Amino acid sequence: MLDDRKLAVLRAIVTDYVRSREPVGSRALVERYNLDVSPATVRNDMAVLEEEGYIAQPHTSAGRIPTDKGYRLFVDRLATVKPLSRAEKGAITTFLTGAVDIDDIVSRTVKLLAQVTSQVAIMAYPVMGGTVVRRIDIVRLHDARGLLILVNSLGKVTQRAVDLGAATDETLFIVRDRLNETLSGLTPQQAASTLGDFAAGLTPEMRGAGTSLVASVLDALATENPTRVVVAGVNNLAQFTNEFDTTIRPVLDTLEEQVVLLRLLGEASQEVMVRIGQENAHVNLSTASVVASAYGSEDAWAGLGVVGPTRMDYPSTMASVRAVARYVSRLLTEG
Amino acid sequence: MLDDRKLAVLRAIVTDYVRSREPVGSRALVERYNLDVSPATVRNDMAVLEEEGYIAQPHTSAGRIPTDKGYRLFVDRLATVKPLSRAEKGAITTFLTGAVDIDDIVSRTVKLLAQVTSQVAIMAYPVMGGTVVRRIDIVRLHDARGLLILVNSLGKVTQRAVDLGAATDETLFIVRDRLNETLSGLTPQQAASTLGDFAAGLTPEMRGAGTSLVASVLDALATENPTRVVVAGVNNLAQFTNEFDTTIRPVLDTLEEQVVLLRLLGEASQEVMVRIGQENAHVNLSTASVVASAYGSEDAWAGLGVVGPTRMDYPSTMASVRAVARYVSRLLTEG
DNA sequence: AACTGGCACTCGTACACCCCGAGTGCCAAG
DNA sequence: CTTGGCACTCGGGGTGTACGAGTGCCAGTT
Repeated sequence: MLDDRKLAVLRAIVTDYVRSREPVGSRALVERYNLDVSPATVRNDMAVLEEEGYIAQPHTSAGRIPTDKGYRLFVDRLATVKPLSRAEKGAITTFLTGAVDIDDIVSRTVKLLAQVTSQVAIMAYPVMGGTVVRRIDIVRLHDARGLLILVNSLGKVTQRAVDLGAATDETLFIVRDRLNETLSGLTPQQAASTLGDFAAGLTPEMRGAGTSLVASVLDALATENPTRVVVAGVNNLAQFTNEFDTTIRPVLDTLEEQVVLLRLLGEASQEVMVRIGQENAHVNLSTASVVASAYGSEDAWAGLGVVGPTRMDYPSTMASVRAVARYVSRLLTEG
Repeated sequence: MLDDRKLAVLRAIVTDYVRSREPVGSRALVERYNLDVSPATVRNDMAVLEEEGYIAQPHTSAGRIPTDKGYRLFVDRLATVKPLSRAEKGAITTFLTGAVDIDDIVSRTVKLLAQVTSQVAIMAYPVMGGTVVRRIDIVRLHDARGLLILVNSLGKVTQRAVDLGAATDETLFIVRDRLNETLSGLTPQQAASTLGDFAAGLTPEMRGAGTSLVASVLDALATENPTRVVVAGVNNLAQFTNEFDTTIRPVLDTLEEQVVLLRLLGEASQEVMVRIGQENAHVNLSTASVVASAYGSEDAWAGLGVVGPTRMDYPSTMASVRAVARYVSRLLTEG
């Protein structure tokens, strides 16, 4: 039912509406996108497109705007991916080189993404998979206050405050070495189960410090993967001041909810995912679109993406998200 | 020139305007705040207050609203600090207990502050003062990829990826022990200057790995104090949808600028600081107020606070900021 | 000297009204 | 199937008016 010209009309409507934010009529359409037919013909096509649910009229005697379904069709079949300019690629590279640790990588990336897309960017910290314990260290900070440090094979450091009680430095060294011998090379799960009878193998005088340390190690192993989400570019929402109540407010609310964002990013597969308007599970995002992608390697991965109005420039946004995700992945695998 | 009744009028105007967001006239004033005089008298007082610059009229024949100067006088002399309710204190305690590390403390605190004040909360990571190096560890992650870990006396862990080159495990142990002997107990500055000729004291075969590790240690020492600012509660700005362009947009822009926020919080002394409207150095905040306080101990301190419209409930906000700052300080000193 | 009631005056807001133009649907002709 | 013509619809913008809240001033009272 949708011949080539109708598709071309839909593409033109989407393109124009994204640019101008205003309902687009038949005359403007034939003028701006050389369609080589008359407005009347376009009107007939539009009537069909509307009947099929791809476009809608805000009110009688106004132009048409795309529906969620219309955007979906556009993204699936009509959009040509817009490759990034050399300048944009350069910006990505220079912005991300020089990051020193994972915190730095994440905060730089999310800012970068917000900047190149002029939208709100979100990014989850990578979760580790297939890691093993590499090192455990115990540091005395001040009297009985100590710090337990756990390093895994991907270089993730987890720390935990511990009460050292009356343990001597010597005791601590021994316990530490014993812990390293026992746990080094084990997965977190293996390590946790092995620790069950660790304290039993200690001499009585070490038993006290030992059990408290084991408890901390277990705790550290359990929370090795904090799943945090970072947000940037909220000020970019300021463009949409007129749609405040319908779009911005719910989105703002949602951005404060780590859990929702996490689930959102969790859905992103390797390829770029696009969720348009009501396709989003969360009601607050029913007037927004999410473009997201997974990033990272087998060992450490998560999702990143942008949130914006359904009326967004999908080709550009998708290209940016994909490019950034790929670059970060490279950065992470190279270390 | 300002007798007690004029001050009472000003207090009433501020209180009423904060509550209703609408210019307040003489009649409403005498009705709602039993001033025991007639509207006409209040009008005369208002004329004086206006002449002195404490209140202003949006336009002729409208009620009065407080000026920045009026809020200032209110905060300095008229506001009675509103003690927190038992419920609020309870919320603070339960919200913050159970925090495991500094990241956790900061993210919980800033969310809490945003929640109790219903405004935007900002908080800087504590900067360390008077710390000394406690431990340096080197962990081999994968082939030549390694991780350098630096622990200071406050339990702050700094990590840095290092290339271990062809160094053997034995070499690494020796270099590590040597580094610990040399640097343990030194301040970052002392440590940095001591490292100058560290490599010279190594045997030739250790020289290679040694110099690259020293570089990383220096780098880690230099960035031991990353000064990051965390923001929460941006969605609370949604209340002020009508003042979007004048208030929200510039504030949103500013919230993205870590440097500005840092400077802002840096001005906070031990006592609660209030910056009203144009008192703020930054233009974007000229329609906003900042209530901030320092927190922490001598060893580790920084600032936290909230950003809101000049028309805010200063007594409550100040009480909340102070309470949260105190509680976090306790949390930090107790470890 | 300070307070009060009265009164004329000022504006901003809300509402009704109207006109214009962009855009549509439909129809008959090509 | 496409096209030009035409009647119709409806939102936006501009104007005019009534209303009400609030003010400043002044003369009278305490």
